[in-house]
Amino acid sequence: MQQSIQLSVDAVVFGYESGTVSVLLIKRKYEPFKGQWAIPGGFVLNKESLEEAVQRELKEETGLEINYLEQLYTFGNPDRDPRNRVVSVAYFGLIKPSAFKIFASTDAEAVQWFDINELPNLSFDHDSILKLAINRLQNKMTYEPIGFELLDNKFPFSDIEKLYSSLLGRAIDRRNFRKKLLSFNILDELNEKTSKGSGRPAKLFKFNKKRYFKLKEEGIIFDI
Amino acid sequence: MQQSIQLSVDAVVFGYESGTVSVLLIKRKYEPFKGQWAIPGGFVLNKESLEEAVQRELKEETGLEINYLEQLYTFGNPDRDPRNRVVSVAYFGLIKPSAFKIFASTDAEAVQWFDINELPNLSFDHDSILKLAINRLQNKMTYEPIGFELLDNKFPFSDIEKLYSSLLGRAIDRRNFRKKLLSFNILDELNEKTSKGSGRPAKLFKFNKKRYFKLKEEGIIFDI
DNA sequence: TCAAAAGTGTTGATTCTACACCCATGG
DNA sequence: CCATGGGTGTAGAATCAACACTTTTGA
Repeated sequence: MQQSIQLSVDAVVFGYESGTVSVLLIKRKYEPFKGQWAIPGGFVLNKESLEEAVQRELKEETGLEINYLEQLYTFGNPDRDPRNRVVSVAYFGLIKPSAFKIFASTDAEAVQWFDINELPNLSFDHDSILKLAINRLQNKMTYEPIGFELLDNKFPFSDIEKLYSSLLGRAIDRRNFRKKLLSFNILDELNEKTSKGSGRPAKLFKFNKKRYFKLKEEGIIFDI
Repeated sequence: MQQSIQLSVDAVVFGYESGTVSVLLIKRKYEPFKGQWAIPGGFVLNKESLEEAVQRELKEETGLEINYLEQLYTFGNPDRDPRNRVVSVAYFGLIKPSAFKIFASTDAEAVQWFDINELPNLSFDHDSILKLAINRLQNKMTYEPIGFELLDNKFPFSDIEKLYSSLLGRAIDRRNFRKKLLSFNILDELNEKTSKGSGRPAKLFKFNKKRYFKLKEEGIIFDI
């Protein structure tokens, strides 16, 4: 048997910052799809694990170093790459863009965050990968506490609220949401308040990381 | 870049029949792990999709032809195969063993259903694949109607109950379960009863397939 | 004093859980 | 008449969804 299938990995990195959800894309430097936007990714090397590969590729192409990406799905249609047979294992993750510096290198002509409501045309089958990733992210956050590490160390409650309604793409009931979240005991109320901004100053909260990670591991049902 | 990674697929096929949950395994004919049991699977051909590959391999090795397997996870640790680098995309499915004939062929010296509580030693990392598959199956069935096609055309309610408690590996409350299930309106009560067997004869039910598949597609929360 | 955002409770509906006794049949 | 499995209801607890007015601050 002569197999000539190439294996690649792709990283769908979502960014969340003050109410905007975005995805990190690169502009391809080479054919195929030269000049078009794509999800960062590349070929797996012989001796590295898939996780290592996806982290390496992400770093090489965008400068991003993040340490947790979750496997999403493996895309293997024979014609998804116009030249060779390439099967790709897609991963996804969620970060806070401002905490990282991004820069184009190797195969990328440019790197950019795109608002997920204003996406360009994507290369290959990357639109379906992205669609699936969004789906999964939204699904996941309804049963697992997720993404709290995206907020500042101390934050007003409205930040989480915005985070959730942005990622879910729909409004959530402020009172019910607060009640629910507080009942999990993962937020410690501080004695400080927000100082500037119009309107009444808000109490600041902080995560109780221990309990947060415990909940996450237990896979507790969140049910937002 | 010289990539020499081989891509394979594996099929975790669960069987359910009258209270017993089993998995289909093959006995390997060749090295590595010659003579040991393994999950059926094999290399993906250049022109076939992953789904085609997993179906073909399953058929070649076990004689089974089933038309729906769901992607589970992709296993890619560099040392999971002692000889070459092999990345494997695992799938899983659930069938009724008696409705199919199985027989060993190609790479398999034997094919056999194993009760999932009495598993032999498995080749490669197949034990972790299997563990993940069981997990996923159990998880899935709590939020999606699943596996009803495993029952006879007409069946007493206790059959579903047994199906669920076997697959979940725990007892379920008979009354609450019946209430819940009936509330979904996917079961039509017939005017027939079971005839033989000791004890009071049971009413027979039949699926309302339309509604069943609709529910399934909608991904309705099942919450058993 | 106005605008802006924060904070806060209740009620009725629904759903969940736990739990035990009688029924119909065949042997 | 006994053994076997089938069938059924309730009550209290918990959770959910819907909903609007008051408070604090800065401008």
